[in-house]
Amino acid sequence: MSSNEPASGPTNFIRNRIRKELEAGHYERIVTRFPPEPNGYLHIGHAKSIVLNFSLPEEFGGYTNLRFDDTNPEKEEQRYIDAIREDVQWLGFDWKNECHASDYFETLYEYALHLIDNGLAYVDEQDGESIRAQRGTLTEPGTSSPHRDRSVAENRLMFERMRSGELPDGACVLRAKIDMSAPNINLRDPVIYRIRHKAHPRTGSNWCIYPSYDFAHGQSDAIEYITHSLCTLEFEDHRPLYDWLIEHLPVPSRPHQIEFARLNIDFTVLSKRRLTRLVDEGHVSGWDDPRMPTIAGLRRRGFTPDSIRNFCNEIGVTKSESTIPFGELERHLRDDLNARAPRRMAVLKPLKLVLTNFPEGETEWLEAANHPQQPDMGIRKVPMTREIYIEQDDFMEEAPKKFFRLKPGGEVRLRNAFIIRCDEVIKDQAGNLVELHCSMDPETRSGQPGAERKVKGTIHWVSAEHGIKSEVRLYDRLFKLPNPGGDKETDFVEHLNEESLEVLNAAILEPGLDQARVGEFFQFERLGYFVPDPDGREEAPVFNRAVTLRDTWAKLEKQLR
RNA sequence: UGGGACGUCGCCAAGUUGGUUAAGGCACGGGGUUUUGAUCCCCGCAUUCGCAGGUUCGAAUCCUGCCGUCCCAGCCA
Repeated sequence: MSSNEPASGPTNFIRNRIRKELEAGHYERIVTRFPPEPNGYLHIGHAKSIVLNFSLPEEFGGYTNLRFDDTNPEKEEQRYIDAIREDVQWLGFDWKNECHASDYFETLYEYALHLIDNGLAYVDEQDGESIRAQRGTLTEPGTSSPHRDRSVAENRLMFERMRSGELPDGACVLRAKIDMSAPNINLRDPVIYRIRHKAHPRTGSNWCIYPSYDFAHGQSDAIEYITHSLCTLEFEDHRPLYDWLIEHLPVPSRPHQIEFARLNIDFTVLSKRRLTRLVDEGHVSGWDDPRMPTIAGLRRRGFTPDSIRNFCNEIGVTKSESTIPFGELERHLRDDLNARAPRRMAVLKPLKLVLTNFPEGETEWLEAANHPQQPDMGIRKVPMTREIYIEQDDFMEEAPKKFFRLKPGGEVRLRNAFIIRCDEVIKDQAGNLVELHCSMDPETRSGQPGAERKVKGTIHWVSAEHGIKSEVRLYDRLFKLPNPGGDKETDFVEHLNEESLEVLNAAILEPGLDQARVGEFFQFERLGYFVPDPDGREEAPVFNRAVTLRDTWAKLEKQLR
């Protein structure tokens, strides 16, 4: 990289702000954190946050912590912690420290005591109903709890009893004493500790009281010397509370919260609540179903870390809500794989074709480039035989003028081979297409002088004798609506696209593809990018179509109808 | 009807201490190369910055008013 080029992507308001702060000497280094709650798998929206949080210190100097925001044992599980670690690493990021909000439970408890001692927190034993009623509404101020002004000594005693375990869930809560008439509802004496007799994945049964998000997050930031605490827009209203707590507590540093707009993508859902439902109710096969917008799902589908990171860098970081077309993500995959994926031939929906002037029982091994633009990627040999399969879509008995593939009496080139002419269309008694009889023009073999002869179309093929049977899974958008979660009248699962998965059982692959391992990727020429699925075995390969190639013909065909 | 935020081309998005013709990407349209209708390469694509006024020699950038959208009344995060 040339030295005067900026280290990373496009400018955004957070980057600009940090650059100015650095110029003004406010910081020596930038420390961020990625703070997932381990109550589900990470999705593409988290990827946006991950890329932002990790790239800022990379650019300006500093580091990023991975922090599990584990303050609610009712929803959090170890398996999610493991999955999150794996996904962040897979995206290509290394955190400086792995932290947990639960590491700070003792300190947080002392902070709570500090608030109590300063008359800034009190124990309230009213039930949730009463607390809610007293909170007021958006337009009316709240009213004080009858316990709001009890003594420091009594509050300490009560809070200690909360911790001791003698009180049942919901018996009382600790509240910050701020302002019941604040226009910002978060400031109306928010609950900062609640009783939850529930084992925690990390602290076991050491605690039966747990701090709320608001009481844990900012303080954790301060304890970790986080300089910039980046979060999504819905926390804007929490910032005054975040700041209030930092100002009133003896924390070791002064972090700042900055909010940016969360990512939305059309034809899918990006909230953990909804994704969890898709998994729990069996609408998908799991968190890593290739149709899921989760990191694990995208990975299984065939997305690369680069494609996801490039996508995140290109969509930008702003404060305005936006929805990105799913096709944008796909485009980045195509860009990445176009440059790197070895080319292969595979027939998804086979149609038998007999080369009548090709010697019976013989195999001719033809050279094929692994990548047309990158000779470095080498060549391979593909077997040609008298009987081959071509794609059903590549033959039309009654073809429109613009159809450049095979038709009765027409010519087409077989990729990496020669030009053929369709002489005869064989049908069964019911009139169904059975096979095609074609003759080859041997002079037009690749490498021969006659190879220069041009025909309009080139189609792919696989030797019937050598081809490998495979299952191929094709994926479409998970939902039928651009914004399935935006309809308040209807449950979002009603908008699921029942045709989002298509399984092809009769696909035929070029030999060698049975050796492909999970993690490899290929372009099946003229079709798209495909990856082996973990469900496959060498004797019974399974491939996922990650994304199709751009298909101008399909677009044209649609217009012709 | 309270508070917080946002509104620049079909989708994203630079630009905001006011100063030449409003970046870039995607999409779209046109053309070229091509044994992938892929890739690649050219060209085109906002007299206009939610609307209406105002300040100014000059405004997307400042002021006023209005309109629209999103978030907030969990002992979730």
